[in-house]
Amino acid sequence: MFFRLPMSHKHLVLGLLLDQPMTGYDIRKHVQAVLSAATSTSYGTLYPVLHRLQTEGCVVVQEIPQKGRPPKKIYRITPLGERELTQWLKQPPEADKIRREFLLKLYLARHLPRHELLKLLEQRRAETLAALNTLRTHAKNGKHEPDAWIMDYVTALHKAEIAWLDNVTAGLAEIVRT
Amino acid sequence: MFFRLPMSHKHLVLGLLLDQPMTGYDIRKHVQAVLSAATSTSYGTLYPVLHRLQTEGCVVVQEIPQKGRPPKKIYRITPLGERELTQWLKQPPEADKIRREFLLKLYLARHLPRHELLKLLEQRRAETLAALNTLRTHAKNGKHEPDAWIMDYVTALHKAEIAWLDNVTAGLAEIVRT
DNA sequence: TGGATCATGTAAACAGTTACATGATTAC
DNA sequence: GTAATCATGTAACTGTTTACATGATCCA
Repeated sequence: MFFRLPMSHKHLVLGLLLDQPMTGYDIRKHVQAVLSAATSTSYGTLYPVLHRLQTEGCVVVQEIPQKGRPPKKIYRITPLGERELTQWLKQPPEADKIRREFLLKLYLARHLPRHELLKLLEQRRAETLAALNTLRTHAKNGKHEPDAWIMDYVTALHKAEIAWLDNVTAGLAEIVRT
Repeated sequence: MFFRLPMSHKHLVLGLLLDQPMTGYDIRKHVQAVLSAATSTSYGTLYPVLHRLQTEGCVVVQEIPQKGRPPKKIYRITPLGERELTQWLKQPPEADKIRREFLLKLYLARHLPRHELLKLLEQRRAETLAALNTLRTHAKNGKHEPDAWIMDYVTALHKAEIAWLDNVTAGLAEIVRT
């Protein structure tokens, strides 16, 4: 029942539980809200990881019955879990793992008519700009430092990407004119 | 023998073969050299994908015997493969999939002594700067447009990240002084 | 002399997503 | 009234890495 489980989100979970006790549902929301630039999660990984951490003694559970819903399971980190987390935090981080289908298509899209290429660039620009505006909206919520760090990080990358997109697009226009 | 194969690299392979016939080995090298900002590959995925594309009729193979080595298998894209590629290129790209363990550790590392936090930031800065310098060295090799696009992209992101890292580090110094 | 490169491939382990199942409550 | 949110969980599928197997040639 607890074998063959992916444990890559183990430390993510422990780290968030150190701030405050949470349910699996809470953890997922939190990751989506403030850590989507770092990682993503789905219940399919999250719940099994929580079960596993429990059997390992890294977390304990408190069940709260609810009407019309599955009982809420509030997870809390244990001293063992804290040691495990600290150990991990001290190791140098792994290299980023990145899959950018957009960039791949751009690279291959020279085989496509120019208008398809431009469409690709324009759509990416629109999406990036939209993300930037969403960030600006939520900027006021940036209460504590780490949240602000990540928001600034994403903002900086998005801005750099928009500048680059404009450059590439301008370059394409040049070629047409020549 | 050909079931249950991951095919996510199908179009990557077809796209590269459109430029020129290549072996699996060549494809891997090319991806590492110019497309590492977009995706990564390993032989464990690449070879099975090539076999599968062959049975689908998207590529054909020419075997070239060699002394002391497995015969070189040069893959060529077929008209069917070209159609498949073009179809795919016209679809809007999927969202980026990103895993940045560094960013996650930074977020969680507020539970660590400040010197650990600074070490994390400094190491990231050093790595990013090193990557930037490597890019600068290979800049002259930027022959055709798409290669240059990707190099510029990575350069822009790295520069933005270094500026951000310096900012975060400066902010930490502020707090100590206050 | 020793390490990188060339060149293929498979099997097993690991990781992660998606679809499914259930069903009340809350907000518009 | 309908869509989103709350809240758990499993099974099947898809995807990816790592280790293994083989072994010559090229470069410092």
